[in-house]
Amino acid sequence: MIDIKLIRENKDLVKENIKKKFQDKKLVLVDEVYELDLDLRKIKKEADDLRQSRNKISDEIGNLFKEKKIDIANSKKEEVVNINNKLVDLEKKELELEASIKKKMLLIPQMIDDSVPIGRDDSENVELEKFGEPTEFSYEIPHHADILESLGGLDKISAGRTSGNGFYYLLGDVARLSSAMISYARDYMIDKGFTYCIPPFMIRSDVVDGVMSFDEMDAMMYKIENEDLYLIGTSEHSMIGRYKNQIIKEENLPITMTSYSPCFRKEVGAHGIEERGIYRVHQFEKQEMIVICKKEEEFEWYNKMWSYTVDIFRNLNIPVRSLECCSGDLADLKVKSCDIEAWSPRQKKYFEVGSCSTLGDAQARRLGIRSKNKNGTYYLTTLNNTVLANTRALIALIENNYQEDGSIIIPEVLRKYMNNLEVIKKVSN
RNA sequence: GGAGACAUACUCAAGAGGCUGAAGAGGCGCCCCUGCUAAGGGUGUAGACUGGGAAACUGGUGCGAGAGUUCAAAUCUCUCUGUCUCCGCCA
Repeated sequence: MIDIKLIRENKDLVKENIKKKFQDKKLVLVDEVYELDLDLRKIKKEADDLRQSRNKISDEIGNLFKEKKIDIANSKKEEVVNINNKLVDLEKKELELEASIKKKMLLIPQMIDDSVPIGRDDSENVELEKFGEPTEFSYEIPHHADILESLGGLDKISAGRTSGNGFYYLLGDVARLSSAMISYARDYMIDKGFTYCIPPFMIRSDVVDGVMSFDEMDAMMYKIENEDLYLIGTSEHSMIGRYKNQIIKEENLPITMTSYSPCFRKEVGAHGIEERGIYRVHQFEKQEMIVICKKEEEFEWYNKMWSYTVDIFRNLNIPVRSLECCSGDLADLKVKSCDIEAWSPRQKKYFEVGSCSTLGDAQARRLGIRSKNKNGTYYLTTLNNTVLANTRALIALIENNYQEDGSIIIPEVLRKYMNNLEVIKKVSN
């Protein structure tokens, strides 16, 4: 949600931003909000004046009672009743206008950063930089599902029976490898000074509303029946939600946290779960990082954050690139975002393994995350980035560390989490 | 899950229908002192959200959330949420 003052003072800027995101049908919202806001303020003024006189008269009544002038007091009561009757209508209008403004405001996208490349959709995202040369093999790399199965590490058939499509059993050393990657990612972030956190895996609807847009929520979140609870799609949700309605002392900034959680996603978006393997699933595990800082530090953190992910993947012998999200592909709450993509030697292309975003003050405004200095309170900036998601990282790791005999070399940095195991060997065809 | 207590500003904390936007304190600003060492004394200031105004200033809302009673609610009633204590249950 943007600041409504921006619409009062500079609607053109807001409209220009909408155009940059190719959401022209939302342009009308700006003028609508502008008009509704004018109405609202007019009505508020009227209602406030009435309330003022009500307060005054009520005060007088109190004093009259004290002076035992009961008759005069009783006659004054009628005046207040009259005012209250008038207010009923105005207050109803006020509420309606407020709700209508809020509904529209929630649809108006966050102001994107000037540096964001303009483009319609993900086909116009911009490659920023490559880290490591794409690996080439003299032999074919099988589909990751086949590799995992040949290692005795994946059972989707049973998962289908117990839970349906989009679930999986990870087994043996593959499961251990998955945990090792998460552990390594966690310790890497702790070394960078981030505080480790295991958050709640379910959150209330008010928190959901604060951290994501309606569309996202619909496409992602599982709701618990008969409870006001949702399974988190990422620990970012509980981590940012933790600061809802908090005024954070400046001396405690920036807040830098790394959190672990399972993530649950409906994936009802455009793609659905058609693919084999574990690329797109309903449940995975993720190490996440979040930063809450002052506006001035936004991009310093943004750049640090995505580079941590790059570093971690490089240490797993996985070539990656960073891809900047263009304006049209940027979610409505985001100011700027880039994906980290890993190289797939099988598909000879990059695929997404993480996403780093700054949301500016969008989440902070929705949730009331503020700090305070001598000039008053101000909204903070929230950022989040994937450190490592187990399923995607697993795919990238086994493809890039695949040996001709079907075994997987375990990257050096993970071995201490696997009792110094160096290779995972094939167990079957 | 049962029973009870509580929920006030950045923090602690008074208040028990009108005199309360809310005492007091910490905090914060300035000054003084420095033989008592993450100390003492003085003084000032603010306090959340929002409308109007160039400003001085001024209006409204707001005491966990929502509804209600009343001319008037932090204060009474109901519902919800959370915290703490006890009991039960359990990894």
